[in-house]
Amino acid sequence: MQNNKFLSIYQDLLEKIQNNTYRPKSKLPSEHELTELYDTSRETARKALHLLAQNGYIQKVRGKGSIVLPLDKLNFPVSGLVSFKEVFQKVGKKVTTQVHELSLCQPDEEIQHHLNVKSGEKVWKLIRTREIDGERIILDKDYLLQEKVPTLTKEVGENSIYEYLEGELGLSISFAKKEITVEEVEQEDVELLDLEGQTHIVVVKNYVYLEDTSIFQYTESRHRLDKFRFVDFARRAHL
Amino acid sequence: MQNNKFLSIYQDLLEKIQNNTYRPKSKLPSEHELTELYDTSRETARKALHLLAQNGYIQKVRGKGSIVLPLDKLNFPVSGLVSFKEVFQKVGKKVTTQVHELSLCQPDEEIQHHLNVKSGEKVWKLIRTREIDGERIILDKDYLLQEKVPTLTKEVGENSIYEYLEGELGLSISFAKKEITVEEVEQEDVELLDLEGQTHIVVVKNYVYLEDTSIFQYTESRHRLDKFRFVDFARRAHL
DNA sequence: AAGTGGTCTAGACCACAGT
DNA sequence: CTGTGGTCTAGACCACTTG
Repeated sequence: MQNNKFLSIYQDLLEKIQNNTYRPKSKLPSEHELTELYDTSRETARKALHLLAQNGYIQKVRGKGSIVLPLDKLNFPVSGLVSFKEVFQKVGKKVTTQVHELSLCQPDEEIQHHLNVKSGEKVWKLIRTREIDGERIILDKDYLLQEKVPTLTKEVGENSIYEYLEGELGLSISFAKKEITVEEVEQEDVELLDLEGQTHIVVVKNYVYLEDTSIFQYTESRHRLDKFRFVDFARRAHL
Repeated sequence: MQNNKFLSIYQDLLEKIQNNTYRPKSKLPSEHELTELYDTSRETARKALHLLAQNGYIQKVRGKGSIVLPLDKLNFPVSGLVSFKEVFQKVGKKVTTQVHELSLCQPDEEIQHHLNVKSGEKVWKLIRTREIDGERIILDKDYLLQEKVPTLTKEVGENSIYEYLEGELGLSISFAKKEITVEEVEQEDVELLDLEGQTHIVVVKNYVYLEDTSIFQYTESRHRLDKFRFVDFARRAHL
């Protein structure tokens, strides 16, 4: 499948952790044993272990071994790029998406600043609401550089926009910056969401960058207060 | 200082990025050049680069090189363990801390569940408010296992609790799980904070684990809506 | 074709935990 | 002392970008 040895070792170990072959609080085979099990070098085995540790599945302890962490019921979004649709679907909620606007436009000053573009360039504007259990909970406002995304359709907006970008267009997203604040509701929120009289709204601003470090998307995701939830898993900073 | 070669290379490169010796959008020396510059092996130089990439300072691109990222004015809290005091101090705000309660108690059922302890064990309870620019903005409720933290004083609570734990007690914090939600205000919030009539509050639940993977602290940090801000920097999941 | 980063190896020495 | 993970090396081959 992959030509990456360390990746396939990682995936094999991960599967065995998830199906309880290796149980929480127990130890993985030692690095020496892993080199024999997978017929590889120690550094390669270590690379797989490093990945497991980074993603929060194990904890390496010097002199002892690699301990499997209790990966709770709560699956933390290690990738900050997981769509909200997926998050809610994972907990078994029915999610429907409604596209309110899809247009190619000249961005206003604020969006120009967020996307770091000159006034000449055009930008896709995509406005969507997410309905969960019959209530319109989330308002997503996406802005994508036309330069990077030549075409965009309503059908794509109704499904996964990332699947389209990465699958069809072959764009490689490399990292994203998120900023979470709480703001007063705007006219648009009131019109498009079921706010139940709430006066504030959680705003998640998302800046998405490609592998060449250029920004190509700015998203503002606005959530009703009582339905918002964000989980973050932070390993100790590697100083 | 350190016996770690890759760490000192990392620190040297980081310093040169921060003082603009290596400028945003420009390229770092190639891995081959770095091995000569620092008289080291390529894998060791790569380790330093890997650290820089992980912490969001550079972006490695195959076939091209390591590009320095524009590290914005916004320094993202790569470590999820940075205290709020530090965050606000960094932007030049005066922060004062007031300790309202410090006691050793039998935790109620909810806290028992969060800390995963039996009903016999005792827990430190520390209630603090943070005052910024003359307003009481944040309510911090800390619960620490007495087993891990035998003594705790009011003075520690008024300063950095982490400095005490890591410095004085030698506890090694390894990772933390954060959960952000918005809840309705409680009686305690109204009494201890300047809420200005707000009905909701941002709640950050923080579960802190030691290197041996045992949990030892649960913190609930309650923020006034209009003063809350959380920044997250997510690299693409390494799958 | 030359230069770049990505992977892999086999071996070495060190620091730490448990006995 | 033995076994564990942490660091480091020197060299190899591959995949990708650029001229």
